[in-house]
Amino acid sequence: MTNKVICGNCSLDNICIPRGLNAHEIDNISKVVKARKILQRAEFLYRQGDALKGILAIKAGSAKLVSNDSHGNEHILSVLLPGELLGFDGLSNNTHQCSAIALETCAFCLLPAKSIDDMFLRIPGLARELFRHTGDTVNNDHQQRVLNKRPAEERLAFFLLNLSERLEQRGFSAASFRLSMTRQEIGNHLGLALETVSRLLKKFQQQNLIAIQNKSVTLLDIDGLKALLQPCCDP
Amino acid sequence: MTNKVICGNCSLDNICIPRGLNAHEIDNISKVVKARKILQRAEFLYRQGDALKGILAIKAGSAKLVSNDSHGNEHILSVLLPGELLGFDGLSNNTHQCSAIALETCAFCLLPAKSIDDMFLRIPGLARELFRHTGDTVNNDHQQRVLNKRPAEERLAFFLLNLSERLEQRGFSAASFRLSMTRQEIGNHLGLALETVSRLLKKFQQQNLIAIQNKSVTLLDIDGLKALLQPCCDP
DNA sequence: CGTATTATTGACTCCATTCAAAGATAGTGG
DNA sequence: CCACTATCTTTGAATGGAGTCAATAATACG
Repeated sequence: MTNKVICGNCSLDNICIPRGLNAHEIDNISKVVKARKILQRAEFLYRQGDALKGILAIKAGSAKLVSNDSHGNEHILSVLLPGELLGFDGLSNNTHQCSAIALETCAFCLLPAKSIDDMFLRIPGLARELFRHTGDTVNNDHQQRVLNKRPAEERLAFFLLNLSERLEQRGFSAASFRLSMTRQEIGNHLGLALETVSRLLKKFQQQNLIAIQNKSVTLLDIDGLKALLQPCCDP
Repeated sequence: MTNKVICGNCSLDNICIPRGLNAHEIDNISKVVKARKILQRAEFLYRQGDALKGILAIKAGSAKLVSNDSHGNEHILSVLLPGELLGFDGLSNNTHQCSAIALETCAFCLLPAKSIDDMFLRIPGLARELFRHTGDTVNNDHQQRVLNKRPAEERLAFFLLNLSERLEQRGFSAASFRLSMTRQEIGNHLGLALETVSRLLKKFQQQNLIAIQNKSVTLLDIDGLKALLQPCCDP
């Protein structure tokens, strides 16, 4: 269940925890980071209410970070791609405030909570790097909050462009990819009804901005999509 | 402009940075934390684009954390009360992604960015404590995102109750307080039009949930307000 | 005291939701 | 392999919550 990971050998070391650390520090991290078993869609990486497991990193596949509110509704706060970190929701009181759920077959690594404090002492750069990652998380959340005030069309265009960019950074195609989420899940994440998502995807297709069949998307006109984010008139 | 602060003597030491640190550690922190000059309403604690100053703590008064989007619109992401920390938006690339602006006369302390890394080495508990604070920040952002999908009435009721609770934790009255924000700012923060805020405040008053005159609010029926957050029917 | 900002109130509009029903897809077991 | 079922998606029509526009009133400020 827990295999050693050689962080230096993982292709994600410029994105993931090792980002910004030297070879010696990476070596130290590799000693405590654990690769956990592979999960299938809908399986939990951790559950709301669980004791803080530590900081997790997606190795392959994707996951969603979900908060369940008092009405029993689920809210998809973010979508995590390979190299991205999660678990920060458990830092404040050592209990995870969100659940993390695999969107598709998914592998992840764990920097266990217990060892984080020791690591701070042995790896001077680690605390600073983890802070940078929490900063990323905070800024992404802010961006999403700003976006959620914009019209539906803009939200969906941003979602597609943002996914595309992040996939490209990870060596995947920027133009063609497979959505690991249902229309329901996309709508939930963007604060829209699933019908609205469906209608807009069709509209984008009719405008030749994208081609979409089920979960397979191709971005045909990235500039056109970006233009939707700047609905202004100045030349 | 920069006076020494004795954190142990500040009444906020159970909320602010010193939370969870021992006397010796607090003493160490006090050596680098700086108290900055007092600001008036609309003055900046820091600006979007500034180099990371460090982690700031509100000592007195209140501030808003603001992000300016590409349309030139301002988005109030959070309201900071005494003892609360800000500046995390600058951790990811050493540049502040938000601006922090005083909502009223406001004093704050600064844990300078330069010294944070040194402090990690000298104060073992500090890294862990700052992580807890970033965790708080992340969870508050998540809560706000979930809230922003709810109807206007619920958002405003939550806003008032949340302010009330946080003020009480800081030794202020939970029932009566002065809003440091305009209707415009409240609406912006909650994703509502200022007219909607005005109408709902009046409605709450007509329902005897609150009494409001200009910026002075009194929560008359806290349970009644809380009931608005659980718009369900089960007894 | 006069001016600028902020707040209230009403009428109208619209974007996105909800409700509803049909169609497509994928997964399962006989 | 195909039928069967559950899940997901598409599409249409009607509704409504909150926004926008506009005009007045109140408050704060110099």
